[in-house]
Amino acid sequence: MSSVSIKEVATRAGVSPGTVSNVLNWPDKVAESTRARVEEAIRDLGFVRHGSASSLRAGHSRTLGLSVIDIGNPFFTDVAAGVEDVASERGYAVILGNSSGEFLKEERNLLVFAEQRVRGVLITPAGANLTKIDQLKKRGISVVLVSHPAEHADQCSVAVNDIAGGSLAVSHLLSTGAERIAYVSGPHTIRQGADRLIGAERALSAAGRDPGEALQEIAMSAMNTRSGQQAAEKLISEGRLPDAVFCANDLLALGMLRGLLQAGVRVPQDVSLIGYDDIDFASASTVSLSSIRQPTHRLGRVATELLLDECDNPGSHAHQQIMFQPELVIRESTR
Amino acid sequence: MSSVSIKEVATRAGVSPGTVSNVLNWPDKVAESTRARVEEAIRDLGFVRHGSASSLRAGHSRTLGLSVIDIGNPFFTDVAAGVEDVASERGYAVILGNSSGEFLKEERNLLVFAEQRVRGVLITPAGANLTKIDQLKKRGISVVLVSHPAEHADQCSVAVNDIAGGSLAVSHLLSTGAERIAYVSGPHTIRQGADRLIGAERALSAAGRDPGEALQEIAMSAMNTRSGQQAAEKLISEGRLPDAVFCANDLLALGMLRGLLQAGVRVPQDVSLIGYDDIDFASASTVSLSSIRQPTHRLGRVATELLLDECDNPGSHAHQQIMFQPELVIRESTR
DNA sequence: GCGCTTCTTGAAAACGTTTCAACGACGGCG
DNA sequence: CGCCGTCGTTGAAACGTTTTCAAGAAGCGC
Repeated sequence: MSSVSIKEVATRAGVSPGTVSNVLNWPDKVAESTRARVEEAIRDLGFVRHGSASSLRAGHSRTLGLSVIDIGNPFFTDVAAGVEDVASERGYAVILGNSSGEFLKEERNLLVFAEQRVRGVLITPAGANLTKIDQLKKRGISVVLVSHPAEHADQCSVAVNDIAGGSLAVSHLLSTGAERIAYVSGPHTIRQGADRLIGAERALSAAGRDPGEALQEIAMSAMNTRSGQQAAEKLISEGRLPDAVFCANDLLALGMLRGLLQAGVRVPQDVSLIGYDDIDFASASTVSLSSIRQPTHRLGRVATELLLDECDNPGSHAHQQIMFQPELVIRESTR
Repeated sequence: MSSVSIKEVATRAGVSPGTVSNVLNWPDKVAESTRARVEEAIRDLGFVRHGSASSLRAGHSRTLGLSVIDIGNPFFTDVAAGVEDVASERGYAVILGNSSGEFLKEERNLLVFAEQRVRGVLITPAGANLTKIDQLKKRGISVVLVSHPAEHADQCSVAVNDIAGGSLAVSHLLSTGAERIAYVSGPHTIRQGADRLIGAERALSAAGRDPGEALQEIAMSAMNTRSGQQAAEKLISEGRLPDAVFCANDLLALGMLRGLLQAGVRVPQDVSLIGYDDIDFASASTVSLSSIRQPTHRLGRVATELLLDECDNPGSHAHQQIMFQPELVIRESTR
């Protein structure tokens, strides 16, 4: 019930509170023998440092905020796992916020982060509310954009080239002989979806096709399997099936696959299908899913390393906009 | 950079700091007109309450700790989403810890929670380290067990009857005519796996079979798709295939499915297959997967409600051990 | 043994809130 | 007209750390 304070540890070890604090934070500053005595007292009393008091006085906490668009998407959980790895290696705790793609929830998450005075924030923005992010930075909280290239050089970001990814996907579909392609994405506010579309159109133009003719765009309200299946039903009810479908993420693609197969459409014989992210389940699905692979876990790791570098060396830190390249993974769904 | 304190808000609004605090925490206590003035000052200055200072003084924070076994498992992300829902409704932030099933990581997570002086902890224990949990409770931090029935009445827990689930799965397999059944699980330290095995054995006994004869147990080191596929390879290399496979979770089952199909084993004609959790991907997989459904999201919600009730009404709170019943979902893999 | 340097240690002042006892103003009531 | 609740507000004292600075101890060459 009653928690042990640094003072009680001090009396027990026969030193002053200041010394205990030094043992905790600057162990080198204190003589071997006293340190041992203090550490023993800490163990005996079961003392646990009071994070709030500590960060109040020190002016900064050892927590990071992570705001993602969809915690149900394995892509983001992989990223989160990467973040968590680095954070816990370096003694940071991660506060998780799920925006569900909603502007308001994202804003609320950022408020919570600000209140907690997190050391830094990792965020995959769910909209274009970059002003809120600027406000955070004015408060002295570093921000790294994840899976979203920074627009200015005053900011770190770690992303994967979505335009290239879109091109990769569509070029591949074209190479399998597809003429008419459907592109299934989420809300237009999601930047990833928009960029992948741009890439898709570029690939078509480069192949001498007219994107307006060859590409049918279907925007769903969410990017999960349910929406994917609905998109399939929509395609089928429209009668004229495309030769190939490119889904903006694997959840959509898996739903699409299921929807198509249920309606008796063969994949890839009747329609070929490609997703995006190469989540674990893409290969586990029986008509295994071609996809665009991103270095997901790495994204989280690198973003966190960048963030912590910015926090620890505010002077020498150079902002970086890191852009990974995506990779085409061909499986049965496009063969 | 410089953050605005309550004092500056006070001077600007022409009141004392105490009044500003009242506006923040007990709005009813302060007169309409002053409240408006203070709120305006807050907006003008962009004041954000300092969570650390607040919880230092108040003695409790508005954060919850959540420790899960595998953030990569959709089961846990669903639970986490439920937790997040309730937490953010009530103004709490969630600190996420992933134990990866490792005892040490779990311990470290709990330490972080203790340092942050979280209001309460939600945990799916990765082992039998319930002593650590007792230590937390001695510190005045409430703990609710998730997906793990409490052993004593002095503790809240929310779980789903895993023994019943195991029985459900195996009874169903028997009803499809299976004689020899393989049970694929993770490490023996994971309680869920052990309970599901007990249920499986009970179902066999109830049907007049000898569990020792009819049930082959395969314990993998992890509970993901990769391990599932390895288990399939193991089964196949052993030559004599069982009639049915029961996997302790859907990730294992999906991996198993893929492994079997790759080797030319037909599901369900040659081997029928059932998983556990009924994650979203179970139905999206093409040989759709029979599974045992748990009210996952609900689990998270209820656990969090219980936890917050315990925090807010420490006097009147009655510990509850809630046990949901699982549900059999039959799909193609057992037809 | 004295003065010097080098290490350690201790005392006290923050950090930004919340809380609580006390105070002033305002009416209503006797 | 004075007394007494009530309601709003104030000011100061915590909460448990970290940090700064000065003083004390210990070691060393002269």
